[in-house]
Amino acid sequence: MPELPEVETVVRDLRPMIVGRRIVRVKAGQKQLRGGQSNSRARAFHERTIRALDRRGKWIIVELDRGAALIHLGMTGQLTAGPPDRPVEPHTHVMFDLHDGGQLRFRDIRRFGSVTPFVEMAELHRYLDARLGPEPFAIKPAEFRQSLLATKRVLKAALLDQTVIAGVGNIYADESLFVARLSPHCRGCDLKPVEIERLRKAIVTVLRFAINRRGSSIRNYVGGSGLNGEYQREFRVYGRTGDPCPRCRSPITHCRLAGRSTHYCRKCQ
DNA sequence: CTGTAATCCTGCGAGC
DNA sequence: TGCTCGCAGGATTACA
Repeated sequence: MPELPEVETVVRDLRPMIVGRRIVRVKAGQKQLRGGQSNSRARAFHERTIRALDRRGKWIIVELDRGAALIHLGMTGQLTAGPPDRPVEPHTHVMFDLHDGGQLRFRDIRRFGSVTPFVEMAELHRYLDARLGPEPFAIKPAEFRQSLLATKRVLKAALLDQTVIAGVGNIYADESLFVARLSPHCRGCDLKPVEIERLRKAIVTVLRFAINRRGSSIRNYVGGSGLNGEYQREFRVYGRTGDPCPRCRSPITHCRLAGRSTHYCRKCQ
């Protein structure tokens, strides 16, 4: 579900609601999340104060006065804060009571997400750095160019690889390729430098616009305050199979690429 | 190195 | 109406 714009929205929403608060109680369910059972990890957060909230790729870093919680929303994860008396929806796995009366909740229908405690921030950053390449807003044009020219993989596969560029998922890969007028089937090593730079800029443009729309709510996604995203209204190709291409009016094609459903215009990409 | 498929889960819509 | 099937925003692993 959540890609970079959705995770960024969650973090921005939650920051004023939870940073500076002390966790006074943790309630966790019995269900297994990715990487272990939630209740066995809950005690690591008891009586810790939330110092900062950050995003890296699609990961959420809840920095504590000692250590941190690393959260991934998987496909259906929701991290929300609000009053403790709001109804507890099914598949709510962890609830953090905060000292000011607020409550942070982690809910995840499919349980592909994770909540992992780290005692040392250095260890957490080692863990992330092993899995993630540069952030889309920070990657240098030369770095992105070298990375793509070095691979024979198709663009769709390269963009989904988090070590190439962090935070792009299936939706924003398709949308960025459309804006860059590049075929998802094209191999990285076959691109011209100007095309790679066009792609980098397209990714930045698409992600920024999506963040401004609070991400895309197509199934379960909600922001940290429970508010939906609106970018799904702006999709140019994703989920628009058969619709006229916004640029040339020929129908949008659908295929399976890199194991994922892929949408693009045959004529102008 | 690349591509493909399976795995972890639940819910929903399509089609019969 | 009720059933089965395939598919869904992700990450990791195994294998050809």
